[in-house]
Amino acid sequence: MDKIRFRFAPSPTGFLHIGSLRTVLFNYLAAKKMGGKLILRIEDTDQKRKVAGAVDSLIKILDWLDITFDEGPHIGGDFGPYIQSERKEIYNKYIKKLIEKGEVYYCFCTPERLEEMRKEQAAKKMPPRYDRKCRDLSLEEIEERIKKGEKFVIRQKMPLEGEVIVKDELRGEIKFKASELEDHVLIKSDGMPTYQFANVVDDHLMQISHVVRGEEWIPSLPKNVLLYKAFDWESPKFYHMPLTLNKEGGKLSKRHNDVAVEDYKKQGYLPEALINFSVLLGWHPKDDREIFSREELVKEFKLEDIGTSPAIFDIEKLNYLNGYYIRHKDLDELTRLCLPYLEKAGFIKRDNKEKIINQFNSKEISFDFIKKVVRIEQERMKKLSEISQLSEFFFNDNFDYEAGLLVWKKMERGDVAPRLQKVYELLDKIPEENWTNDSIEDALVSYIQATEGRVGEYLWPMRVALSGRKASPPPFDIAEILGKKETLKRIERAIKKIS
RNA sequence: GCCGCCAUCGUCUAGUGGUUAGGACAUCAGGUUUUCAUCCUGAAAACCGGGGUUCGAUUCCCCGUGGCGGUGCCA
Repeated sequence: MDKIRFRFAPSPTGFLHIGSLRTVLFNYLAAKKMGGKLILRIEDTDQKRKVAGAVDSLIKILDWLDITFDEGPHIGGDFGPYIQSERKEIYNKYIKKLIEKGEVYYCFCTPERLEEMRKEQAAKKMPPRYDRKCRDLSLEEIEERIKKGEKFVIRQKMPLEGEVIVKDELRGEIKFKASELEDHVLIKSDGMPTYQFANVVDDHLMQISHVVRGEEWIPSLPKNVLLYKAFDWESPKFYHMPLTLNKEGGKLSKRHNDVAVEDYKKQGYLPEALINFSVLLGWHPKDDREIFSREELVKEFKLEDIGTSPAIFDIEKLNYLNGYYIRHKDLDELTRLCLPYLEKAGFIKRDNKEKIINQFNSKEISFDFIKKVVRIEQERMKKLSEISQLSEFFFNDNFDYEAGLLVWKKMERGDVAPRLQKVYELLDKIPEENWTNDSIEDALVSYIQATEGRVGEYLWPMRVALSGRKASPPPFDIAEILGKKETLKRIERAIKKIS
């Protein structure tokens, strides 16, 4: 086993869990870094839990994250099929080998009996464990019961005594007492393998060299290792990543948190931010940098540098990172990303010819107009979805605000109207073709300086007149985008309001 | 209950047998000639507890405590 092969093996639940994102990511980065391959395998051996379309949506979101595979159900490969439910014959073939070797046995115990047994064990304060009733059935009895049509499962024979020492590459050796291990089920009564069996068979057959998975799998490591031994197979190296917890230190669950990467996408988190955030949970480079491009990550990532203590998912840091990536995003691209949010908010409508209509006044607006809006709100956005709340006044002139908001904190209410009147006059003198951010600022500031006035007395009321808000981008920027006519109209309205 | 993993600022983390225990997010204060945001500067903020080992432990060992995970014909 000299080739380097990693795998991501999710069960198709219909969405990509935010914790799984880190698992794929670490597998992906390690594979890239080490020049190995990354395989996608779908673990759908639980027929009861099947979700329609789950594989497609999984691949779609991974694609959005730009996490790509070398082999998988969507692209094929030399070790397929890559969906476990399509590998039933393979498991059958391999369980037969184990039967021949005497490593496993048929068990006819019914779920009812098992439940009762566990109840009794619990009552006696004993750990719940299969009592190995069927471990030593005679060949004749087995044949007879199968012939009679009795349902059965196949269990692995665990060592009765001694200890099993396994190795996690991050933590070192971990010891388990054999007596703690259960003769667990390998093949279910519906003929499907359990995770424990399919996982080992597939990892071996697909020549996986490194298994990077969540820490919740450590308890089954001895079972896995024993299975490899039963087959006489070499086992891969195991890396168990620490779990991600929610703010309260509990499990990141669907009930209380957004757990699907799709949810974050919907809110307007960028893949770069999600990835940068995820990678920092349990990994860090040798120096103090925290912002990484994909190339840098591939270059710097080392499996050995993964930590072992659990991490809490802190949305504040994600928000910061997302804001950072939004600020550094190409403007055209960012604008395109914002369009769906403006559309969803009901500000604009796009027809199929890329025509954009302002929904408030039914007039056509240009992509360029929206681009300007996005440009000045760019530094204020933490998520793409915030663009609508931040920019409504650019699209809708029918907003209302308290007249008192026009009053700057260091001025008298009675001074507002005259100041706005002056602003109006100054702006009115600027010719349409000269209507730019700079010339507007020029006209106003030079006047204010010449008269030794305070800028706030002019700019605060002007800004509120244009935006109706106590917080917004600077008035010159808004005025330029709004255009001369609309700007003057809004100032006029404010003057009436405060007079 | 039993088994296992883990333990540095509120959070993500760096680090070492002797350090002023470093960085980032968040928080607070100040600055960037209107507000918000951005940006800059600064502040406050941590080695879970008890035993060892050692001249000396945050660091190594043991115990305890706490958190989490596992204990399924789920994965």
